[in-house]
Amino acid sequence: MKQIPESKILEDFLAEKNMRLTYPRKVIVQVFLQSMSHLDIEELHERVRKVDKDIGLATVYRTMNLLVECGLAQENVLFQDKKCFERVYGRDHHDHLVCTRCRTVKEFHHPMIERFQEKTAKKHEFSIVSHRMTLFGICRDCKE
Amino acid sequence: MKQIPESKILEDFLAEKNMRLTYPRKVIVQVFLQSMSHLDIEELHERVRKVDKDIGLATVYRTMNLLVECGLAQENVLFQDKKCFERVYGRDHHDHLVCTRCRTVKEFHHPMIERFQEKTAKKHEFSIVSHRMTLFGICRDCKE
DNA sequence: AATAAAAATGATAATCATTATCAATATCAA
DNA sequence: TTGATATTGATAATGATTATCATTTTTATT
Ligand SMILES: [Mn+2]
Ligand SMILES: [Mn+2]
Ligand SMILES: [Zn+2]
Ligand SMILES: [Zn+2]
Repeated sequence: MKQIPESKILEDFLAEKNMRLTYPRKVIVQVFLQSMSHLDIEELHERVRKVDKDIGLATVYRTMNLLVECGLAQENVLFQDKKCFERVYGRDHHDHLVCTRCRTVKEFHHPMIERFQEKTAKKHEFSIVSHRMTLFGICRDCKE
Repeated sequence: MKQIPESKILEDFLAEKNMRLTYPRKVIVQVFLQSMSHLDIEELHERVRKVDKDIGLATVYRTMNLLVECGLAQENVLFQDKKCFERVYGRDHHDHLVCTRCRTVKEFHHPMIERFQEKTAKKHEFSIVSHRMTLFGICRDCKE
């Protein structure tokens, strides 16, 4: 099957809701799609302001919420009460290893874990909608 | 090995830090240890006020933080940005199934999942300090 | 191109959970 | 009983996020 490009996803979503693909939104999406890491709103705003320093924080919040709604972004809470965002469209599901010392985030995927999660849900007659699994600890580099 | 009772754990912890086992703290701990579910601060405060309506919210916050420090309580964020607390001392580790409709929380433990988490960490040369896994979805009762 | 309706923006106020502050009170060892 | 010290509750402060609103952009219509 063909992969609809991310830009199209957003366009369609906005059209559907009678919303407009404005210049600030274009900048924010571009910055978000370029970023590889798990960035919080403040970090995104900083990068957005390097393109146009007049774009406000509120618009970054609003736009990131739109990107979550349309399925381009996912929010995670990897550190103390602060959301960070990452691309998810067209990517496989994964979970996170978080170093509490250097704040590095590594991604991993373990099919068996996913399998057993499903099995557990079934046993409890529970329908999983989503799940979050995060392993906190010390990464290799921080162990010296 | 003998199990040191929960009340002793707190006493020792407080003694160690030149802190006092005061009446408000006694009430709060008693209420917490009696409660079976995953209660947030507001809910704990309500129950505490049924014993003594003059005990303040700040003291509940402070005391629950002490209980976490000394290892009697663990905090989880199962719903939108609000911590809830549960007993952990002398209990086995477990993870959570959270129904997003009725907000019921079920506990489960899957040794294989834990095993594979460790394996994953080892592969990444990562030392796990703690982990959080939560499955969100719809429970049996809410499916009718 | 001019116009009018609708949507979006940025500044800022409001919200909500949690923590910090501080004067008044409780605790405890001497 | 006293005096040093820890604790309390009320409340202010904080930090992340959302709501508000006057002004500006965008788009469709003339
Ligand atoms: Mn990720
Ligand atoms: Mn639990
Ligand atoms: Zn590290
Ligand atoms: Zn339910």
